This record gives sequence, C-alpha cells and structure tokens, in this order.
Amino acid sequence: MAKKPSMGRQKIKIAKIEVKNHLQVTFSKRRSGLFKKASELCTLCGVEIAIIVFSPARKVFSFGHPNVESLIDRFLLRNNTYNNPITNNSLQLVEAHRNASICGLNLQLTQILGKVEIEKKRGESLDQMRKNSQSQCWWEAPISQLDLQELEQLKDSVEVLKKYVTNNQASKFMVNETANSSTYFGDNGDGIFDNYYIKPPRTMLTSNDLHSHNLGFDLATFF
Amino acid sequence: MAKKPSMGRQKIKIAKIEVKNHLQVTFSKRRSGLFKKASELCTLCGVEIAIIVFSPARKVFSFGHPNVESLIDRFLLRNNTYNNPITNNSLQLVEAHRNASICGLNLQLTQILGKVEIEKKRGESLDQMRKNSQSQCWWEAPISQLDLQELEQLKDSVEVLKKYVTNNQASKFMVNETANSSTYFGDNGDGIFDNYYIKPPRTMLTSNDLHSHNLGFDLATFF
DNA sequence: CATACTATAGTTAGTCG
DNA sequence: GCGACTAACTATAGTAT
Repeated sequence: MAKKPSMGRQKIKIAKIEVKNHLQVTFSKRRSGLFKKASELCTLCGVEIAIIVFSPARKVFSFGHPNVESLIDRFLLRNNTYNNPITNNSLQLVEAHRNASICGLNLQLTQILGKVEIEKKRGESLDQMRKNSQSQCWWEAPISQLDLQELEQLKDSVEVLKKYVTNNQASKFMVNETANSSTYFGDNGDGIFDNYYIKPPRTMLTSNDLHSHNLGFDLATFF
Repeated sequence: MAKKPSMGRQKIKIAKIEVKNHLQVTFSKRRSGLFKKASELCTLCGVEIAIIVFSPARKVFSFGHPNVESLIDRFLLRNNTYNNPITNNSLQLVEAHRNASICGLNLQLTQILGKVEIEKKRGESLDQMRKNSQSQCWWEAPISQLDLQELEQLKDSVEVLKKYVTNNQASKFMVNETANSSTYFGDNGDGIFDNYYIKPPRTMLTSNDLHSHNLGFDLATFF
C-alpha cells in the first residue's frame, strides 16, 4: 500500500477536543508525557511531586514520588497548620502537629504500649481487690476493662497516625492507574494503614517501623 | 558587552543537578512547564488534575483544576471505597482510610474526651484511696497522672487527624498565602493561574494560551 | 527566584497496524 | 487501548538581567 507521508505534527488550538476517539488518544499521550516530565523534574531537582488525574472516563491516574499519599498528607498538614482560620487555637494546633511527628508518635506509642500492659496488670489487681471488698471499689473493675479496650483502640489510632507520617520514607517513583476499582500501590513497602478494630491481633509496628527515621529530609520542619 | 550567541539547548542527562543555582533555574522553568502541560491537558481533554510539588527549598507549589483539595478528597475517597483489596495491605489501607473519616475521628475524639474525664475522676479517687491505704495502691497515683497527660496528647493527635479530614468541608481557602507555600489554583480553563504567593494575580501563560479555552466554569463556584 | 533570549533537544498530531 | 512513524511544533539549557 502506498504509504502516505506523514504530514507531521500540526498546530492545534488548546480547546476541548470534541472527537471522542481523538480525545482519548491525546489524553493518553499527553498524560504519559506529563508524568514523564514530572519524573524528570523529580530526578533533576530532587523534588517530590504528586499528580492526580481524573480521566474523562472517570478513571484515576496518579503519579507520585515518593508516593501520592504522603505528599497529600504533607500538603494538607501544611495548609492546616499555617492557614487555619481558627487563629485562636493556632498555637495549640502547632503543638498538636508537633505531636503528630514521627518522633512524638513513637513516643506516644511506646507510652501507650507500656500503659496497656500496666492497665492489664492493674485490671487483674483491681479484680482481686474487688473480690476482697466490693463495696469499696465497685466501680473499678468495669472502668478498668473499659480502659483497656479504649487504650487498645487508641494505640491503634496512634499507629495509624504514625503510618501517615511515616509514609514519607518511601523513595521510589510510583505511577498508579486506578481503574474504577483498583489502585496499584508500588512495592515501597509503605503505605500500609492498619485498621484499628478489624486488624488481626498482632503488633502492627515492626522494629523497622519504629526506628527508621532516615527520611530524605527533616520531617520536623513540617510541624 | 559582546553578546555571546546562544549555543542553544544542550542535551542533558536526567540525573540530579548538583550546581545549586543551575538546579534552581531548571526547577523553576520545568515546574512552570509542567503546570502548563497540565493546564493544556485539562482544557484539551476536559479532565481534572491536581499537582503538588515540594521544592528543594521546602516550598509548596500546587496546581489544581478545578482545585487541589477537591481532587485530593475524591482521590482518597475513591481509594477508601473502591480500592481493590488484593492483599492484606490494601485491605488495611481501605480500612485505615475509612478510619480517617470524620465520623470515625469524631467517635474517637468523643471517646478520648470521655476517657480524660474518667481518668480525672479516677485519679482523684485513687488519690483518696492511696491516702487510706498506701501500701496497697502505692503505684496508682503516679500512673493515673501519666494517664491523664498521655490522654491529653492523644486527644490532640486525634484532633489533628480530624482537622485533616474536616478541612475538606471548611472554606477552601482563606489565608492561603504563607511564607512557606505558594499555590497556583487552576481556574476555569482560561489558562490563567493566580499566584497567591508571589504577587497579586497575574497571567502565567502567554497571551497565545489565553483565549481559546472555555470549560464553562466560573471561578466563583470553586470558592 | 522569575524572565529574556536563541539554537536545538524533545514532544506530539495525524495516521496506520 | 498501545506503538510506530514522521514532520512539525514546543520546551528548555545555557546564559544574562
């Protein structure tokens, strides 16, 4: 067949493409072009970038270095911290954010883990105590049980918070294409959020989680 | 001075630029290039895009059409609801995001607040108890104090998390210019980016880009 | 940190498989 | 939907302001 010589790239107007098929092709090409530019910018300048795209077909495409979630977190945190309209509580907020840092979270987690143990023991002791004299401490046992349960939840909550912040450790490019129901998460090994009430009964933080604070930057500056 | 003729664009390796000054220039240029590409993609294909960039200088640059926050919301929500739970990890992710919902946070906060009250009362009671028989409960008081302190911290942490999520519903931005972050908010598709950090609104794209876009959005509807 | 300039490297519209 | 191809079209490296 006679090959028609390509007329090459034509100039186009930057306006909504009406031809559906054409639009799809352009979207696909330019999206990958955009992600490529982003990744180059990451490499060249050592910056962190997250991109979220909702396609015409309602699919989600995302690019993230090191990963989308952690950048979203930082973005929101930063906005909250410095732009919060509730100026009255700004100082408290700053303090709260400080508490949300990895360091603070680890500390809190450690304290809570220890506390859970203590509460268990205390529950037992109080249980015995109640046997000895119920009239004196009738309210101790139930509260103690409640404490324990709540503390377990709290512990897990803090772990979730910590995971949020810890996510920053990843150091890989990640490109996601989320069809209407699936998202591929890179094998960074992070991005794991543990559920605080459905999770399996195991310790959720590995020693790795607890000690790896070697972020490429100083997280503390964000709080 | 004798004008040296430009040697034109040179080929570069995509690797970390070491020369600080050079890096800064490249970052600035490529960032605006990236945002322009994004805005073109928005207009051409009628898609929605959010970009977050953390610069080497720790500044935040963002592009969003229609705006960053709403896209983040949808991204997280979609991950929450429809993420494909292939592995335990992703399942946990789904649950964790669910936990991050306002509802869950409110619940947790309520629980914690209630617990703080209980702890206070218990502390008092235990204090009295200790007076009555120190030998039996010598360890109660100190632990109780520790409890209270920890719980206050936890309460703050959860409040932070809640702020995270609640932010979605707050007025999108009030004081969005800070010393640390500049944000480009994509507008209705005319390709005009308002820079809220550097100067009053000014055109970012060339006049060539300014006329042909029309997505039928009104900037006012976004804020 | 942003912009102006120019030659050239890189991207992509249009088309086919 | 993805790649390949080619001829334009654009972005941008290097440099200076």
